[in-house]
Amino acid sequence: MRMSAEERRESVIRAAMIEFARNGYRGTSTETIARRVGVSQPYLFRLFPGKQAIFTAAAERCIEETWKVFDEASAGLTGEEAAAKMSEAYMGLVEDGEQLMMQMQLYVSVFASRMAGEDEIGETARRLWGELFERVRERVGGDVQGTTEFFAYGMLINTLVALGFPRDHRIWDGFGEREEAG
Amino acid sequence: MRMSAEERRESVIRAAMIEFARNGYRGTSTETIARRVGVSQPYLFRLFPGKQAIFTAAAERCIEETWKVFDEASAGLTGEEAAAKMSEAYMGLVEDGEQLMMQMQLYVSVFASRMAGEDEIGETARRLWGELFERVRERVGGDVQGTTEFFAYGMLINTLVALGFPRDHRIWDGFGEREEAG
DNA sequence: GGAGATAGTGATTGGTCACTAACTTAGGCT
DNA sequence: AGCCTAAGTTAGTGACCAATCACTATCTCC
Repeated sequence: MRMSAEERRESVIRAAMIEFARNGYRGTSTETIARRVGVSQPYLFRLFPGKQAIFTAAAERCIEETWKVFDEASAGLTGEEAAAKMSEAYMGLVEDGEQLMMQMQLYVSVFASRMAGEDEIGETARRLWGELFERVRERVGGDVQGTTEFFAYGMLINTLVALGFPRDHRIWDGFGEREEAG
Repeated sequence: MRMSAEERRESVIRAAMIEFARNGYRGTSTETIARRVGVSQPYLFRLFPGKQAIFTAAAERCIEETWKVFDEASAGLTGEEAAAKMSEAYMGLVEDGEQLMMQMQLYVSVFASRMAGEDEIGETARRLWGELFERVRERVGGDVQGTTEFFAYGMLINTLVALGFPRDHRIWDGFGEREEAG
């Protein structure tokens, strides 16, 4: 039951990813996160300075995990082969919707923060996203245009999955056999 | 000052698009919308059955306007020419972020609703999105794969703009001179 | 000019939420 | 055993929010 603060923080991040993904920043109460962790709600504020910090931590973790999945899926490969493996892995990652929606929630939160005059989370998000892009680019062999296409199809997948189009819907027909993704 | 109910509803939708885009569904209070319209908060509930209905109306309008912009930009054209004009117009539409973010907010709300067991807004969103796709496809000449690519790049643009990457950032380098978008 | 309809408001309510302060419990170390 | 530190809780606060109800103002047509 009793854990170190560091271990608890880890549990909080995992719980937060689930809840924020499903209900968004404003739609998720700290109470909900605490219940999922199995801890009292005020204790979260000992582990993190505030709700925003929990969200930021969850978002960072989300992007890091995306790279981890890409990395493991394409280890030892390059070029088209690496891209194909990463696409396949991305489809699996995104399937249940949780990872995907945390990503989307980050995007809307970044914009909202910028509108509110702060851009701290935006800077973090751009840095992480840029790093992810560069890592994928290296892995597929340095082609910028190809990497851009990879990410473009990935973002379309995000949208179609978020909207809930079933996989046999004709809107998916335009995806070639290569299953372009990212 | 005094308007017909229909005119007021129109003002409410326009105000709601701005507020929902900036702050999301949960982050926007009916009070905020009412203040922007210049009307008392309870009156919104005479014009719409509830907050959700206002959001849905704003989201529908958002997708409809996207087609309107595509349509006007590519009137009388087909194929690559039409696609290029629509891409250009999309960049303009998305530039200020408002239209873009309303779109994004719709995506996350659809997912959240589905998670909550209802999928009414999801059905509406898929129908509108499907129609938009088909209309674009007709305009560019019936090529499914090309249309898919068009939308893929559009979704990537959404992401990059939402994250706040300035237009001269190298992450935009992979966009060819054709300015693929959608 | 008055009546009926339509546009619009003020007050309120039951509920939720992020965050704080003060307190209690458990484990490691001598 | 006993102490000290870190983990964790209970109780509470001020702010906000969607929705309802009872009410008022204004327009239109006879």
